[in-house]
Amino acid sequence: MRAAPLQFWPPTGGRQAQAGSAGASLLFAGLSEEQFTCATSCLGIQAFSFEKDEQVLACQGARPHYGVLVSGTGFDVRQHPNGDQTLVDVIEPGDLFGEGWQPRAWAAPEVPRERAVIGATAGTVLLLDPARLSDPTVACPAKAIVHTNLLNSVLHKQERLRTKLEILRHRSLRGRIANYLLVESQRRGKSQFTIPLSRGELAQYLHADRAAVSRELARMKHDGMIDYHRNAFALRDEQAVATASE
Amino acid sequence: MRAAPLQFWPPTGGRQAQAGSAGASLLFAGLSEEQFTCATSCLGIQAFSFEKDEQVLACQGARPHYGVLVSGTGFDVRQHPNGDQTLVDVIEPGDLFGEGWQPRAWAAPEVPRERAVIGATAGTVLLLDPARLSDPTVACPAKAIVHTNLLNSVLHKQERLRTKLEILRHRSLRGRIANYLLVESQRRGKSQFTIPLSRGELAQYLHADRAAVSRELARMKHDGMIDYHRNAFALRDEQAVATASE
DNA sequence: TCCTTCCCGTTGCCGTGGCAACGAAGTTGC
DNA sequence: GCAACTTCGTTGCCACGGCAACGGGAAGGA
Repeated sequence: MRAAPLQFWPPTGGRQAQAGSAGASLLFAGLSEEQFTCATSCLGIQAFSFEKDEQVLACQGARPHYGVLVSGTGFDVRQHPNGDQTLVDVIEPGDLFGEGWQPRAWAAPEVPRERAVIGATAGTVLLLDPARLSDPTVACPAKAIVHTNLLNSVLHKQERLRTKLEILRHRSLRGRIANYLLVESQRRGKSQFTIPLSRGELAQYLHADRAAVSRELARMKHDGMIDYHRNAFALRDEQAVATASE
Repeated sequence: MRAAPLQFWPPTGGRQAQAGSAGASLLFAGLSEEQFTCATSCLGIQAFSFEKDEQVLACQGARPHYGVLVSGTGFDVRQHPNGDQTLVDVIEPGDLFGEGWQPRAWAAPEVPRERAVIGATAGTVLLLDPARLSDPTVACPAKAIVHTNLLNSVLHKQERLRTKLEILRHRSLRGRIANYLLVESQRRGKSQFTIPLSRGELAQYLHADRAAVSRELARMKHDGMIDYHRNAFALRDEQAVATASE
């Protein structure tokens, strides 16, 4: 990961519903360009670029950081000792990540931590030091705003985790897939959309087998519910998809 | 739910690791009794008692509230149109709940919201109004502390959701059960413990069938991994349980 | 005490989906 | 253009677990 030029991140409005869409970051919402520039020095915000499959942030890092994705896509993954990993969440531009990582990693830096954020594509991030944010001696006009935004960002992330739990509640694979496609369609606001996951990654996200996902997708296409090719999906019978996800 | 006498809630230390244990609340950590009393008026903190199966908090409420459980046990549930519900999380004394409920419920108060906190046993709660907390005209010495504590509480809750996702990653029911028992054992700090869930509730938490859970528990007992009777569990072969949860 | 109700254990059935293996198609590098 | 590699689709096998039904035991109320 290499340092990258730091430029003004356009904060738009601050409506939580808009968070996650490209061009908006809930964490820096409501900041003027002047305040943002101030924050970069006061709060030690730095920009970095990363490559695909590169580890963007890990528990084993020198110290915990908050990150905001500027461009590209990231995966919030959990790696297990036996080699396989689960995909907890997809991180898109504007999203916060790395929140809540306790500095317990300090204790055992030699153990490769099981939690990490890796690059799904190449991209850039902003990293900021939570210690600077909670340090009372740091007086910055932007700090209060960022602090409030941070709470909203964390709540937004929690909402995403609850959405994933909602997807995972289905006992049938068809229900999980239908729910995922419905959520993804609503997020994009279209019935035709492309997903940021490959088949194998989708299986990891749905906690299922890749072959089984392919098989069930083929069945759903055969039943006329959906259509797809690679990462491009279309909801043919939206009502049927909604019914399948109960 | 009826109003209940409001008394000083003993805040202990503020170490996140202690949060969730009886007698400590991360949200009010670091407050003196004087500050706590001040906060009750400034932030509009009120105490209520609730009964078993009573709805403690729901999205359809007049306005969003944060809650802290004082005594008893609560369930963070998600109710689905077809009647069944999933158990998202168990709320124990000191835990925050109701965070992040958007006031979108205002828009459609007639629809029974799918998300709620219900009483698993009778108990008491403290409710506070987030609007008062974010209102800049309210000047209270305790506000800053509570605001910081709120962020930590939300992060702590997120950690619990991630733990549940970790339990749910297992494709086999035995893996999920083993992981749950391991987590519960670590939380209690003992290899003998009682769980706050009935069989049916445990099945709802694990996103599985009640009969299947009973069957798999019987197999694990037969294999010498665990022992149990009703809600009382004991890890016989802790190594085997750990292996089953990978 | 008796009755009702709820919760838990058990079991047979069988469908869903995990697993492994293979082939096709797309991608990258030389 | 060819080869090595990766990703996706497909399929057979069969075990795990969902579902339904039943029975027993504990709990609560009259």
